[in-house]
Amino acid sequence: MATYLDELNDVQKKAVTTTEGPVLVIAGPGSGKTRVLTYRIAHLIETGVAPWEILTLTFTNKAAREMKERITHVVGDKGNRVWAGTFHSIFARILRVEADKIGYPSSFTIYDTSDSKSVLTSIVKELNLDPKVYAVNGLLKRISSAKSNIIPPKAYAADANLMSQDRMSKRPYLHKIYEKYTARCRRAGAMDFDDLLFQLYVLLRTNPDNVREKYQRRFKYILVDEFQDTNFLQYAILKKLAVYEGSPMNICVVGDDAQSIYAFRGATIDNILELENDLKGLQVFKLEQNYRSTEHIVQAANEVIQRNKRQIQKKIWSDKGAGHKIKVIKAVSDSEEGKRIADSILEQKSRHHLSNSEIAILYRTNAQSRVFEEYLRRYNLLYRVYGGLSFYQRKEVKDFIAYLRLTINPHDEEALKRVINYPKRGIGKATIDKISAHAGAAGKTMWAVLTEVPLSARASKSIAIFRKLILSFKEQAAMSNAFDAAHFIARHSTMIKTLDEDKTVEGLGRKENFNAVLDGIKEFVENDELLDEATLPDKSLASYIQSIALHTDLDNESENTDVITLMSVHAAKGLEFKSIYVVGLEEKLFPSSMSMETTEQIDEERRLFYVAITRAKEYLTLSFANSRYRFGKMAYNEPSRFLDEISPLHLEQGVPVKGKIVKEVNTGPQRARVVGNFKRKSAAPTFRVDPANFKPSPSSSIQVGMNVLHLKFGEGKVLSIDGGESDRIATIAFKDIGNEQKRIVLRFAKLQVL
DNA sequence: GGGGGCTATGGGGGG
DNA sequence: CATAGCCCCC
Repeated sequence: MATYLDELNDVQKKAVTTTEGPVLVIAGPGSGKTRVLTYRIAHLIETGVAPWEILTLTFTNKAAREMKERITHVVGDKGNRVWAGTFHSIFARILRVEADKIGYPSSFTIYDTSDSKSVLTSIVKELNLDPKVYAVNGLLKRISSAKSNIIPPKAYAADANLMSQDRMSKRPYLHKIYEKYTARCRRAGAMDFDDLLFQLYVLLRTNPDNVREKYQRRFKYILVDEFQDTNFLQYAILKKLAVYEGSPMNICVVGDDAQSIYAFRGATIDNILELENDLKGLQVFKLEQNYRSTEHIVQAANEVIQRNKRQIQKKIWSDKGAGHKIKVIKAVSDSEEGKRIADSILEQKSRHHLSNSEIAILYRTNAQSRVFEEYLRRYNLLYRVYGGLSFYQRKEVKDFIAYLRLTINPHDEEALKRVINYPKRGIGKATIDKISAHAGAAGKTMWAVLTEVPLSARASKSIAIFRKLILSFKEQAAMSNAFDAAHFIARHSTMIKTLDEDKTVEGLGRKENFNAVLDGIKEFVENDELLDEATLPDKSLASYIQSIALHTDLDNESENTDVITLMSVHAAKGLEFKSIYVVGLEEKLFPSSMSMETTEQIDEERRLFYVAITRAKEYLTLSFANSRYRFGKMAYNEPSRFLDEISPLHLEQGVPVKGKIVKEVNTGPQRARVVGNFKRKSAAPTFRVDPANFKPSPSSSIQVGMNVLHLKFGEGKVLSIDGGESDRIATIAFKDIGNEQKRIVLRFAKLQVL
């Protein structure tokens, strides 16, 4: 038997070696999920399956890359021939080959979110609708969700339920916008992120030239990571590929319902529950041992997630010992939070000898990174921020990429609009509007009508020059590699010159970013390792554009430097660090104010919190701030409810969060409370005891008749104790509150024996 | 008709 | 705090 199997526990081994038929692996955090997936692939290859017959779908490029690395580590170079990638990237690759079968050019453009929004903005304007009512964010969500549920525009308009929802939300023309949006994208030869899934589904369903059978035959073994994050559409595609007459249904999905955090983009744990019906003979394996974290962390996570109603029963456990308790940090302001976290990091580094790369700060929203950056910089701690404004979203980068996109696909309307007058070449708004209107009326793209729109002599001349420019780019791209083409474009578009003229600090930064793109392209051309092994070593501009379309910030490996990681909780999924800081734990922030309406939403936020805390191997620190500068004004929020959901057992000395008791007393004057968006249900807790002088006694030492001190209730006398050995409940009369009797669970409460 | 500067508005998570 | 839309000047 292969030696790699020795590294697995019994359940893991079964999950790896049960290669035939459908398999569901329920994998708790840190349970060796990736190990199971990679070894399963290695095992398939070792037992004679060809690497290219294996399809592995993940949600991030990083996960796919890591998996490939680990597979090649076990089986050698041939591991690179496995089809491993994100849903979006693998499907895009298939669509490049098959696009003509569903009426798209193989050079189709991938619209990112901002492209999509821009299309929607122009449609709303065209239809003369109120842009406030028809806000593009909402529209895009609605359209995205329609696609994710396989509802094309026609079906949408025919759906009484959806239509009535739109009428109720005062957006009766939404279906019209959806229809126009779809037509507009198709005309431009563009697919948005959802189309990469949706069009692949269309391809498989309509099955031109029996293309479905082709892929059913090709992918003999299918593996899906993070299955809990798949939506209805993704699941439908998987079924098309794996479930058919005479199919062996060799599909293995790995997931954890407790870590489902993408409901907002249509993910549904129904998919996990549906599996049993759809895949007859499904074998289920549960990985419940956590190899990542110490017990306080695992148990706290269990306590938290336990509150969610609907979930697959499992008991995550660890044998790594109790470990360190969880630390809670309270700050008066967001800025102080930044300082305290930085202080704590310094302390941790020196006391526990942690390197930067073993530490991560996780937040709910990317906007929170700023204060932490500020203090880390001040303390000379190296860090790297992931997500947020990604490199490819910077203006100068987008502008240049737009030129490259336009070169490959001149019908790419968004790219054209971006650069038609950048750098300035005398094509103003009025001219652009004319072309756009003409194109709309003719049902063509702006590029297609450039020469037929009646314009002033001056404008016509500018347009002709622009058109010739792009055509020259096309010519250049056809006969040279991506770097030479890009360099040609950079020069002749006069972007280089324009950027060089800007001598401001920001301008220099922009030039630097611009150069970084060129460097990236050079690397792409020179370095074969960057190429996907499954594609030919195609160094064309088209190939480059394709390779970066689905890139995210997360994919750029930092150059092995020792840096602290700052990222959103979403981005941290699948990662682990020795020390984790989960910050901004306040109501309306985490849980997000936008997800507090329903139990379902709160449950998803809770799963997110669960994901956050289970990233930690040894040290977990949670923090919140009393006040926070947000949207230009001060906001005051209470500590997150999630803090209360961890029993004090797992928290460092005497920090019951419930009463918002602080370990360290606030420094500086208390800021005057602002009336307004600050709703507090109860008054601030009054302490009868100075927290600084309070020393809680071990709960086991509490006996009947003792006089004890409680932070909130003051001095009291223990009247009786009942309950079991492990959950003793004391009845105590507190004289400071009129001898009121309280029943106190000793396991949780902090009492000091007098 | 094009270009530049100003005000108003909106602001989650990610492929 | 960033971007879009608006207004005014050339």
